[in-house]
Amino acid sequence: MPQRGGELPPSKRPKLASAAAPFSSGLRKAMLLAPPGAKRQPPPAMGIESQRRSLPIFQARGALLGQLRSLDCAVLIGETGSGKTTQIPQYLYEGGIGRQGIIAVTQPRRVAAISLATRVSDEKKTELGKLVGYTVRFEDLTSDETKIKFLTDGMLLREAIGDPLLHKYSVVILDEAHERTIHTDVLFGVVKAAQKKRKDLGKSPLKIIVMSATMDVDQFSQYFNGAPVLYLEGRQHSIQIFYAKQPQSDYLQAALVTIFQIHQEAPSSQDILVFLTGQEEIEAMAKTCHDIAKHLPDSCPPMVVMPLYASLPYSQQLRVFQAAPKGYRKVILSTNIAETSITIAGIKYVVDTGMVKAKKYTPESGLEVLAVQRVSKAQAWQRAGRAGREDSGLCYRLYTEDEFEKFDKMTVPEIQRCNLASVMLHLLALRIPNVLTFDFMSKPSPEAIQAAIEQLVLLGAAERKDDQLILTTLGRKMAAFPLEPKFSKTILMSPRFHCSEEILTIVSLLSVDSVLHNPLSRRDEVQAVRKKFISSEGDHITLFNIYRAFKNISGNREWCKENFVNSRNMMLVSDIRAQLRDICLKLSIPLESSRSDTGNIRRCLAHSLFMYTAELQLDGTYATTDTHQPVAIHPSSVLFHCKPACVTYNELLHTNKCYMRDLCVVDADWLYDAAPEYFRRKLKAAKN
DNA sequence: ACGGCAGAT
Repeated sequence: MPQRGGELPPSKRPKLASAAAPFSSGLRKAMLLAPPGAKRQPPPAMGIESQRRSLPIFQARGALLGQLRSLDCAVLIGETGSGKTTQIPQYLYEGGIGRQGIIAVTQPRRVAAISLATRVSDEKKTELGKLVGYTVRFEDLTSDETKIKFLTDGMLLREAIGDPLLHKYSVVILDEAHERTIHTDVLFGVVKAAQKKRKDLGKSPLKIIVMSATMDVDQFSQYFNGAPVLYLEGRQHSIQIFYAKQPQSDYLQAALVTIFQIHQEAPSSQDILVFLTGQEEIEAMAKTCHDIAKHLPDSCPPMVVMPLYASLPYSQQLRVFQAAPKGYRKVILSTNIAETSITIAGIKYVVDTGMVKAKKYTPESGLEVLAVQRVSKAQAWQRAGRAGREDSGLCYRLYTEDEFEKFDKMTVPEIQRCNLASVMLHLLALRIPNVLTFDFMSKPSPEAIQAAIEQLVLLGAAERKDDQLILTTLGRKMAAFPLEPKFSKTILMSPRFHCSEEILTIVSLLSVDSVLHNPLSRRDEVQAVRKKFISSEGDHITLFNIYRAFKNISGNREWCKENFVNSRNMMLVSDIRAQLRDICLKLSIPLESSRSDTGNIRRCLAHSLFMYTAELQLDGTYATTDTHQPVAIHPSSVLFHCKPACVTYNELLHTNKCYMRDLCVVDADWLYDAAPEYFRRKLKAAKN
């Protein structure tokens, strides 16, 4: 264990001088699970079959099969490295369980679904896409022979819209259930209902296996009618936990001090992973680390600092997997992407700030807010676990043990933190008898459900009839698109304005993060280059101009670089557009171009997005048309310096003000034409 | 005069 208390010479530590080292003395310790005699991963030279046999789970194969054969539902708890995800589907198949159908294994992430399918097809010595395959968006590598199918949870949900009883599947394995993604949470209810209905109708049974890494298994078991919980041994190594001695007022400063304390004391071959909250914070911290590292005494090893966040180009993300040059220490500054999505070998130290940036939703205002907040205990344990992948590790928590005790036990599931319009539309499309009483494992608030339904009724996707909520013909079509309801509505409106080709492009552009790249340091350049695309009609038309220019040079990456366009996202836009176009063709939606008539495009947007509009007030500010909430034009909009009388916006971003993002200039008359009843009602409400 | 974690159909 490294010595504590050794500090930089005072002259060399200007940025650290005032900081109290969080770990100077009085360390508190705790231990994570440490299975006795845990073994290292077998060397890769070992044959594939002996590798399978050397996994801890292999010892339990017979017992597991015996149990799973007789159970309708089971909850399987296994630490990482137990081999449950690759082995259980094979055991079932080899044991002749569920052979009448397909064994589905869902994953929250595309890359996981693809790499697991590849691994399992290798183990079965079959070609990928034959016995073992995968289905993710834009890619389907399955065939009539496929019996073990890995797919994203979102993909199985989409399949369920076409076949709510999931007839082709005999077993559904919901993996990584502890992550509680919005899709997994909806799937819980969908598979549970499908299982019951198949039983009631005397159809072939559906077996449900929930796989999770968490220790909090009671709610899974309870939800699935008291399903038995089976435990599997894992290969997690021991991790020592250190808590801060006293509360830290500045977690960034505390992180900095801790990084350099470890750096001075530990052998340079031991890497450090630091959990921070966002891109800007990470970039700033990386710069500070560089600056300090330059002034360290010669006795200190040199340092390579690597930022890691999702919007970082892949080439730079990949750097974190490379070993640092000999004698250098690798310090990775990461968002929660390293909590689940990216696993880095060789991490000895984890520094946990205890903070995370996460979405919150307030149904009253319909606002989603992204805020820095405390992690949950479960999340803190997940972070600590990143230090014990190959060997024992150490985790420094920049908060006290008392503070930790006050953290929430579990992270609030995503389904309780976001707008539910899409989810409710899906449930209606799944022919759920009463969406208001849908059997969620963790129920969203009644307010959130009501707000979502309100939105669907406004869009014309659903209707209230004798206390019942019914999906309209329009709603059924909307559910066919992998989009937010307001965007699918816009597409379905576009034939009326003869601009479906343009709307397809615009909707695709709006449904990715951002195709524009705005490096702070090159602001003037960005502005100069972007000038040629700017439309006085707003951001939608501007984005459309950029896409057209991109297509004219047939997706040239050099062009993207010159024009500060994110080529990764631009390619995604292109794929999404092709997919949406296919769906339009299947629904016999006429595809027309409005040519140079942008007025029609804006009319179409106004008619479908009339509830996302704002008007200029006499005092020069803006207020939303429906609730008269004060809002402002976001400075990133091309309309920032303009004062159009009436605009539609894509979303409200709540930071220090309430900003409208992605604006389009519209005519107020269009809005009243689009929804006279709606605005009459709003006007009345405003007068009272 | 602002600035956005992660993931997916």
